[in-house]
Amino acid sequence: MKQRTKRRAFPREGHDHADCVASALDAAETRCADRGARLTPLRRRVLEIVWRGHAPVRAYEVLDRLREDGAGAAAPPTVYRALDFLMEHGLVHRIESLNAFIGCDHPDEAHSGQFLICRDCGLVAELDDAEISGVLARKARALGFVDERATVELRGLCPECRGGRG
Amino acid sequence: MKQRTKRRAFPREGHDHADCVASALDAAETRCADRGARLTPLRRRVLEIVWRGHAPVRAYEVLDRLREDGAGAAAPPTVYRALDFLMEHGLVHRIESLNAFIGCDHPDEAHSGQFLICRDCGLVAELDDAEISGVLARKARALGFVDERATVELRGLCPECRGGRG
DNA sequence: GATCGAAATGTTATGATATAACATGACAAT
DNA sequence: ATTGTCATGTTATATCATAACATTTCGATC
Repeated sequence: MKQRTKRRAFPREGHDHADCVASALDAAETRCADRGARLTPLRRRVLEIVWRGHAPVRAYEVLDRLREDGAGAAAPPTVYRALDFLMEHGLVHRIESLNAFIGCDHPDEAHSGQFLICRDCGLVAELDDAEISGVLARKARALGFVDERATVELRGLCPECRGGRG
Repeated sequence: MKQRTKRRAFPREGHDHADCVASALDAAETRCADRGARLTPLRRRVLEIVWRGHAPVRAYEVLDRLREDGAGAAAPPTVYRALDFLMEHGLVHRIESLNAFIGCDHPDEAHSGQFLICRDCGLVAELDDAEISGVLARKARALGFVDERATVELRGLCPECRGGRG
């Protein structure tokens, strides 16, 4: 595996985003090959669109980009089906509090993720913290509840947008 | 303050729900009086509708109930404005993963809550656990992120729906 | 390389959720 | 009674998502 710059929670503004995208698409190809899933051109293209940046992308934004591609007149179901596929394989996550989607660059393990959403710049960082999921499962279990999927989304200010303050 | 049965995370099926509602409305009146906020008949009625049970209620369900009341032809903004008011004062919470709303019976302290949502029966229990919010704020802070509001929603099976299993 | 079944995509329509923008009404303070 | 503020009414539309059915693609098998 090619060595890349270590991931950071919030990427710097000037980072090599083409590298992020390439890395994510590579990981997706590998993941799908391993699982016998078909990463078709359409699905790959949708994943690429979602990877436009590190801010969530809405379904109708994806739709607009597809239409700009010109090839065929895409409709909402096209987009939602592709997103469903990508979510099923851990390649994108849905941000419930924004009705939007964000790419995941480490689809290898099953996970639902925890998200830090900057209210100022809109960037999102993903965490996959065992201590967080552990305490959630434990607290739930103490009440007799079996946790199957945790939605954890924190809204606040990222390091850049805090500036020196905070 | 009248002594009531201790709250449980997931209320039993046969519990005295009228008591839940009365208690919540009382708490709301007090809360609003303390803060100089006006719990108008409309807002009170919306709160009561949301308190129909311990499962989340969608905005358009509220709208339908209001229309059944007959008094005037309610429209979506009526409902969303009332819900906004109630959320602002901690009287209801929004469940992001369901696009629905649930009553809160302890509006006294500022809190965003953590929710256990049963995928089988649809009931929701609210937690306000300092250890959970603590670990979230701490983990976020370690990455330079300042958490302002946490959305925590666990999907799974409640004690009743697990049966003896689990 | 024909055929067949399953999966993917196309297409049309509609359902579900939410807000903008402006008009009117209720109410408290003076 | 007048005025300013907050609440509600009203109309229209934006935004998010899926149902239902048609067609195409593609691999597997013969």
